[in-house]
Amino acid sequence: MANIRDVAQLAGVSLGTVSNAINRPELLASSTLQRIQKVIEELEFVPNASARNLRSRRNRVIGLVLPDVSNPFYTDLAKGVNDAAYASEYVVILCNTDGSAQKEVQYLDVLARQNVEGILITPVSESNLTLANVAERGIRLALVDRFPLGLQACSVAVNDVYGGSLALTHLHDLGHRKILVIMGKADFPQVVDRITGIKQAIESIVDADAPEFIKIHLDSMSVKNAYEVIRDMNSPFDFTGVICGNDLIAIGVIRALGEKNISIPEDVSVIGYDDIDFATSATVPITSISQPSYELGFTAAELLISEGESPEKHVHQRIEFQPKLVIRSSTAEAKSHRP
Amino acid sequence: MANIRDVAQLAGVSLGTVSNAINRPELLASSTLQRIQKVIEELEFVPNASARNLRSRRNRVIGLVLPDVSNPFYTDLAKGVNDAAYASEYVVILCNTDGSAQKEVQYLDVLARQNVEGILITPVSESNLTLANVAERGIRLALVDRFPLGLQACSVAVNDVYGGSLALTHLHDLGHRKILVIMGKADFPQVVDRITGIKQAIESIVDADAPEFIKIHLDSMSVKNAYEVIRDMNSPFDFTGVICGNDLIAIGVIRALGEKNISIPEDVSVIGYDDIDFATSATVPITSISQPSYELGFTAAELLISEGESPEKHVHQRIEFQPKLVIRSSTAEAKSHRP
DNA sequence: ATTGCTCCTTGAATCGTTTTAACGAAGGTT
DNA sequence: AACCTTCGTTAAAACGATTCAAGGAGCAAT
Repeated sequence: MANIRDVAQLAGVSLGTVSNAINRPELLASSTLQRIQKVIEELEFVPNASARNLRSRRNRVIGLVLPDVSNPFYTDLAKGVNDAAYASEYVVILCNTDGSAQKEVQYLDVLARQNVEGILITPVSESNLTLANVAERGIRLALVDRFPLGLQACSVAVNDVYGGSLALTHLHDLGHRKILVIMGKADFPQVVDRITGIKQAIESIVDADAPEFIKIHLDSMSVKNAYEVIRDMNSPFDFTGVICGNDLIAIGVIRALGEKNISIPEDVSVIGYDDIDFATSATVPITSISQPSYELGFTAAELLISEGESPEKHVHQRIEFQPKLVIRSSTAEAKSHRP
Repeated sequence: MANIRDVAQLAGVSLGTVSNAINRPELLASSTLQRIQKVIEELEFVPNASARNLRSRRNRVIGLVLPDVSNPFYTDLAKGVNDAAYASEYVVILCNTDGSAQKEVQYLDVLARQNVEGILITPVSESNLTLANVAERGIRLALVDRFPLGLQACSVAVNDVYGGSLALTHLHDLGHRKILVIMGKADFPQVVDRITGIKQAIESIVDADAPEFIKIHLDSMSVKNAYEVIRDMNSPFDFTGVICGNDLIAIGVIRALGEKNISIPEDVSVIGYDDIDFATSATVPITSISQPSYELGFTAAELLISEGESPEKHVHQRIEFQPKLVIRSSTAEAKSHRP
């Protein structure tokens, strides 16, 4: 493998000049530049990333830490990140924490060891200790799908409080008064916000008939977990509406209810969250709260990268997207409301 | 940030000894080792990956190049890779080619520039030129879901020929004689194999009533693409069975047929491929050919990593998994066969 | 007392870049 | 003719680790 020294020799210039040809071509006389470029091509010279990084402290690598890549919402988000990174010739190291705080800490350490330039993360809990630690090591941070609490960092998120209220309002409008809320872990930031939104929406209903709701917190926001929990419920199912933490949960719920011969949306309305592609093609097409997952990732990556390109004039931003209600077939008017 | 020199000074040993403490602790007197470890802890010393890699030519990074991370099959595969990597303290750079050969080439170059130790790839075409190029640069390769043709590399794949024949045989057993095969690009290796399998199965049917089939090749193996193509078909739909290149296509096909008031499986049987999680919860639960996606990724990553750990005693392996038919509700006996 | 072994430890070279101060040549001003 | 500037290029010093030949200490055998 050729190195920069070989190129210099063959082009009859010094080693520093070759480096300039690569990194600041505007400094060179165009004749010299051309000559060097020709040699580079000829030798198929590829600069050694480690050497470069060692000296310049930039390696064009960013880390992406997510709770669950199996969830299409995060897959799409990751795709957004990848595309933004690719456009700026960055590369992404993907880390999947499975929603475990411990794995998150470990991955952050691994990324720090790899000297990544920045980390994009959807943290699993509200605690910022490890994140602060990472920032101290001089690694840039950007939060995705979550706002920073007392942390110097950019963030791109969706208004989950509003999303929660959208879901509840929709069900309430349809006449549902007894609602089951089935979410992920109680300390998961998105979960906290969505429940807040649900509560706020309930409070804002001046009617005497404000709905009541019961919460279930799952360990993992997966189809399987949701399915099992609903299947194993031994009390009679007397809710008419279900608000799910995401579409995977909705799929699990729908399946379990189906097995109990409860039909959707005739007997029970189910509303999901995220509006993943599969929501359209599920057993019952799922009404869902849509989030711009791809844009979320893309924007966050852009922010993080631009911070690196010109740290001096960078100001941390906080970008908020608004979720939207997408109505499909899994929700309908409550029986009590029908003629 | 502390460096190895600081540690050496504080521990009162030479710099080389600290390096040994980290990389070959068995060489040190245990008293020295302990002393150094204490200092490392105290200083929160983290070895600089670039410096380390520059000298030792190992950076514990591998690349994973896939055609479509939105497809749960590849997501699961990626998860397998990640988990195997994580276990060996490796890190994965994920690259999504969108099935484009051009993007594949570009990503391979990016990975080479990053000095990754090895690359796991599901190549988009049969051509090995770029791969051979990569191998020449001294980067280890392992093929996933594809066997190497004249390439020195490990490979882990599923017998797609058998998978294709499984699908056809199932439909034939159910009495289907007019079959639509709807796949991805014609030069996509998996597509080639599956069609071969279908043809072989047909040939092996001695019956006079061997089924006939027509092929469609989609540009992208996505729900959307499949849906649009079927929707826009202007000839009458006179097939009784459909074999799809993957479950996403099956979902698209089912949706489009639904809109044409063709019911599944009463009028038409549809069989998917991959057996992704969502196959169970689709509008009609999809009969599919199951592949061990997670294991595929996990095994391939293990092979690639083990090759790096001991290159001298490594022999390239070729591991083959067998697909399985999973019967759900999207296939049934052909009308002509029913009483 | 010398030699030979073993076991740890050291010092210096090295990996392949980037960076920066300094330098020479060419051209323009006084 | 002497002096500035500007432009392009160079030489050498980092960056922070790994690696390896060589050195030293301690001990046993001659």
